[in-house]
Amino acid sequence: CDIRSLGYEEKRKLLATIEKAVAFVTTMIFQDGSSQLNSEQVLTSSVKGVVVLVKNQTDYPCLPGYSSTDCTWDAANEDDKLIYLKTEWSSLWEQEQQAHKKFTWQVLFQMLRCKVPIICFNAKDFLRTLLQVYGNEISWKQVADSVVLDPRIAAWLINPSDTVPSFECLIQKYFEKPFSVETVNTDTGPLRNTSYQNLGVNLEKLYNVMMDLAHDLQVQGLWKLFCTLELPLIKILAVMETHKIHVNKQELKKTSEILGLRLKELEQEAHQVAGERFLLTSSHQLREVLFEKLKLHTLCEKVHRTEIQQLVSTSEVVLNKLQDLHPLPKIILEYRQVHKMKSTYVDGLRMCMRKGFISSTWNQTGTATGRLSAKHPNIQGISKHPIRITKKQYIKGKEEEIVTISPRTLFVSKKGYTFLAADFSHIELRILADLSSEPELLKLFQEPETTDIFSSLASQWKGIPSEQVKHADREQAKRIVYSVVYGAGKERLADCLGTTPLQASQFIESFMQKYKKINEFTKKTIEQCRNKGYVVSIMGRKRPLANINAQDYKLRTQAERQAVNFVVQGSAADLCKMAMVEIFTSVVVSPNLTARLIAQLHDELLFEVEDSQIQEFS
DNA sequence: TCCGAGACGCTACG
DNA sequence: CGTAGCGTCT
Repeated sequence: CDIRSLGYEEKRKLLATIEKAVAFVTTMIFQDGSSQLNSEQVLTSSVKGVVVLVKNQTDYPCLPGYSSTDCTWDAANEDDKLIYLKTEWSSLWEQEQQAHKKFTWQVLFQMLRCKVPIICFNAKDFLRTLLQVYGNEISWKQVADSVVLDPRIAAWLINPSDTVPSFECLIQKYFEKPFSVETVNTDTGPLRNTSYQNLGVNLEKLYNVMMDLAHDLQVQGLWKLFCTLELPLIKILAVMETHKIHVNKQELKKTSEILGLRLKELEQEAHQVAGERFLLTSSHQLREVLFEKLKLHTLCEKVHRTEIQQLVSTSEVVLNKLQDLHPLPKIILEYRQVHKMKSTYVDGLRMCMRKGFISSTWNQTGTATGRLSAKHPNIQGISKHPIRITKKQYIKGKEEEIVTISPRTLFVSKKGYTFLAADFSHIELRILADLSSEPELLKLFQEPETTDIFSSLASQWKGIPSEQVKHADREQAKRIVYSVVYGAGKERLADCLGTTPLQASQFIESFMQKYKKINEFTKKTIEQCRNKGYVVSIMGRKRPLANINAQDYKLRTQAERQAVNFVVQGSAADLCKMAMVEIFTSVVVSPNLTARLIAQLHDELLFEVEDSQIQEFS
């Protein structure tokens, strides 16, 4: 039914039906007639309304031998209601439309409140839109109360490596096995004018896919992870996406100009010392200058090569080695640093801004390890380290001044609010210690005098007193540890450390000698993966690795590194998400706390907290 | 001759 | 290891 045609009594009945519903299956309808169930929705078209399939408790008893999912399937079209809720109005002057608008959000609000599962493909977008459309009528805490199910996330949990690009693909993958549906979508072109009838069929499919996936999740032991971690996260991300972070626009413009000037200077210097003009941003042209004209690589042993074409690399590690041979590498290194700063963190950020604010888009199913990812802007990738620029000023008195540019300070909290960050301390290393039960590593974490884990580790490993540990030792220990976590080989570690592969392999050797259990853990993990075909994290998250038994050495060893990395990184992701859900929930249930979660940087949560609540919140 | 898509390289983050 | 994003070059 279309709620616009309902009378008072019918509206009352509809609300009563919603009260009794066992599930809602829903999708947004866009201005161009497409829905969330159409392939690859381009979010350019604005939202027109919402279609909801209301699943009711059926009177038909389940036939013996039938599973409950089959039963609801059978009863499908009998009692269920399909309702259309228009959320956008062409003109608001009519009294009647106001009434409809009010009733629409009454229906939606009741759906959210009654704790009956709302099934939606891309549920996060649905919730975010509700928050945006009814921002004045409902608070984010109310949305946080709802229960949403998203089959895309279920599919991702079952296999996080293959991304499900659209609803159609999901149907093809998971639905067309038990019963092939007669209403196969044979439309060749993009059939935009989807009738409600067609939508009803698709929502029915959506419901059945979700039931199917729920069953699979239970069989695979992923149900708890799905319900307690991933589903609550949908709401959290939806709320996060509706929060706007203020960016200092004037500062952004100013720094863009400063960086632009510095790039011009560096470009001139580079052309000067190279003896020719070339495009500094082109690694291809740089390669010609450095290695074909100046032949710098011949003066240097074992230079890194590019992955695909096996050409001499112009990457940071190589340029660092060439520094003493010619002035050009150093100039390029600074140019790259400044260029990255300008293009990504200054100009890139400006592109993401809307009226002085940004809000990232969060992807819950974008990684194979269970981590989140963010885009437009990628707030997880904003540089930590400031860079210093000597700005040449031709004003009276001083001729130049040094300005420091740190991208993170470009984000500013609202007036009367403060950014508050809470982060895990070395979570991946702790997980490695726990999973390997390595006694020496565990001891390090338990000792109260350990203030700096990598210094202590360097001291313990090399057997030198902690006061004598130099900064270089600490850095080395840190890099070796994470190389083990990431499963890097000696060449990779050598690049990372700036040493020879021989020395790197000796480091790995002596590290493995001291912490034997870590090596055992790695071997055990790979072995387990070979037997089962997948690896498992602390919370039971899975990653199938088809190549673990491959003939090809490169593919197999890659899968082995992925296996070890998944267990550590995936487990860390589990714990970080748990923290996220717990802290968010405690803010929601608190009657007075207003702290907003702004971003998750993997092991760090960033909040915006009212100044007066900082104590209580922390 | 212009333009978009895809391959590739490099570098931030964790 | 695995994300995003900027940039050439074909």
